[in-house]
Amino acid sequence: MGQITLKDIAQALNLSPSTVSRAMKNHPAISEDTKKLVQKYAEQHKYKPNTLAMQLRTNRNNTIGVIVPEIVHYFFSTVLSGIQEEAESEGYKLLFCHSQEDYEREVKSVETLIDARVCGILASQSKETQQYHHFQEIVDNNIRLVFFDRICTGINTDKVVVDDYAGAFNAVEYLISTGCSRIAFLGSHPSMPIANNRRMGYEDALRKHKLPILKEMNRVCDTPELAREVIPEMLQLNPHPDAFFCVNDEVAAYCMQISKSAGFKIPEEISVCGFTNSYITDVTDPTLTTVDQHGFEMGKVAARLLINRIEGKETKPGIVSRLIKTDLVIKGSTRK
Amino acid sequence: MGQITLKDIAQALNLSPSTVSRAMKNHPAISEDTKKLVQKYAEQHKYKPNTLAMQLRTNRNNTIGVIVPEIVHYFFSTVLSGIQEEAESEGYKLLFCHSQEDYEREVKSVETLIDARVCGILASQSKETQQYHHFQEIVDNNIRLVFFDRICTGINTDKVVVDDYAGAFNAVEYLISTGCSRIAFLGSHPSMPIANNRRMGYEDALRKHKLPILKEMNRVCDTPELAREVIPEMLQLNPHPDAFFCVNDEVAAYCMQISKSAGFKIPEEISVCGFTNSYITDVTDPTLTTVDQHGFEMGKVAARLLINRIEGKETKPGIVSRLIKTDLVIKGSTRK
DNA sequence: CTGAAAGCGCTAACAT
DNA sequence: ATGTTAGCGCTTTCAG
Repeated sequence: MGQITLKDIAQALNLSPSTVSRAMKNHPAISEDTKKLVQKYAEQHKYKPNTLAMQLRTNRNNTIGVIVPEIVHYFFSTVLSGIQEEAESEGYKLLFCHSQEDYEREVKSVETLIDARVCGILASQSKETQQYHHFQEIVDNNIRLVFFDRICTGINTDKVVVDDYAGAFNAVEYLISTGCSRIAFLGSHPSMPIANNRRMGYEDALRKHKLPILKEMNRVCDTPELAREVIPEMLQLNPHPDAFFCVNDEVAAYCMQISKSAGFKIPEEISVCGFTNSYITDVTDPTLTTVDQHGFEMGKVAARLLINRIEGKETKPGIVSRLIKTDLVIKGSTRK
Repeated sequence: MGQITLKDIAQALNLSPSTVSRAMKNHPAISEDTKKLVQKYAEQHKYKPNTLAMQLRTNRNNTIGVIVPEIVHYFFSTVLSGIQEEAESEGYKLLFCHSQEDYEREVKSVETLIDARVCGILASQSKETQQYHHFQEIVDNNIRLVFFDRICTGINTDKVVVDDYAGAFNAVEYLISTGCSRIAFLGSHPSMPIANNRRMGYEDALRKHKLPILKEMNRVCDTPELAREVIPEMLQLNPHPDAFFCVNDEVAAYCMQISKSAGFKIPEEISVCGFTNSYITDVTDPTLTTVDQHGFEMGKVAARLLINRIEGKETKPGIVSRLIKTDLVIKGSTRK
């Protein structure tokens, strides 16, 4: 009923467990006859080595923990997909944790993963997180840690981030090249590095082209709820923005919707640019110009970096920081 | 460096490992003094019980495996979110596998999970899967199995499905009530039960209202690629469809886009209805009427059912089949 | 070529 | 109230 063990095989075949163990792994010192005998018996009785026992011996479970802030989200699900593919191809299992943008849950996830004695952890922090004592705990427990996207600046560890600065810079410069000059920035809370880097890219592009950096053109607006509140206000400005550079595709989509129903033509009067290149960019009307973040690649790169660290292949001391290049994808929401 | 063990504590305190073990769990037969001594020492030295050892003893690892066909997908990521929440609240960890709609990967995922000796498995099969010998393997290994959404009809086990029939029936009846009479059905491959159930709901609604069931109004069309091929053909029909009932929101969104650019007014000339209620339904123009599948709830229900089975709380013999009710969500793409 | 014994970290039955 | 022993399933010296 329960699984058959090495001992069972040994008993049945009048051999010692050690011989059976060796026979199963084709140890050279075992006679062909014995090997065949053992392997045939194992096959017939569907013997499966007990992973748990192995894990206890080696104190390794070939498992990577991953903490995602919000899985119902194009970007993060893409990253997870990349992580999974890379992990699987290297023989690692994935323990999935979901902070749901909640600090307490994030802390609990970390505890769970440390407790499970995973070989390494891939994490992106929640929007709420302000302390990082729990992440430090990971490091203190000698567990490899790689942050992706939403990195925690307080912890000195490997990370993989999108080149937010360049992504924003290039997008804004493109908007300028099409004749936009009053470009609004809809960002995220400045406590997140990604928000700051994008703002800097945005501002530097304006500076380079001698456009003014106006305070009223820069707002925190990273959810549909905020969009409904903030965007109508900005459309009231005189002169109104002639372009919106948005922190994500969803906000950009709402931005188009709100602007259209306020009577503005897109892209003729107002250009809108998103960030991520999720599937919504193809179903809005017009389709949405956006910055591709290559989430899948980020996942693969992060997983690979972590695995290399675990296996001692990434020998570089100090911390490694990988940058994922972005690509501006021009669709229909920006003027030509 | 490595973790401290019970034995280490015992040695340091001149006690036996068993006493330390008991002291840690407040066994009544241990003196208060010893308990305090041990617990203080453990605290100071950051003792963490070795889960792996426990798992070997009990042959249980409190882990549930989940196999998702495609995580970059609103519905499935929602389900995963529900599964995760329920599992976490019951103290189970989640081993995440991703078949990516690929049969081979699905088989491998099953092997990985059996190998990891999970307590139970939640699975939704890939579109490609035609054989189910691997799922049978799960059952043969005495591992609890619950299918969700894309169930495998060949395996006799618990399942949680969306009420596709009623969802389709109600949606189509609504379309009829608004005056549509030439309603097209864009479905999935008939090998999937969910596709058949919806088609039956669709057809029964037509029958009830004495509308003809036309072969040319029923096509397989469940991806953007197919949409671009199939929908223009259907718009050529004379008379053209005055409504499309689509298998998912994405196809519905493309359907709107294609119909609009062919010159049709939505919803005045053509009504469009999707299925899922994903976030794209709020950013299309017009917004998309759809059938809410309640993925989060499905995830919670499936996980709960599995956990009850694992813990012997679901005593009902035979198989349990839970139905998730749908809700028609009327937005802007259907006439009033 | 094969076997005996020890040990990974923990617990529980059985002493004392 | 505490200690001894055995064992979960496997591997790996060390000894034949």
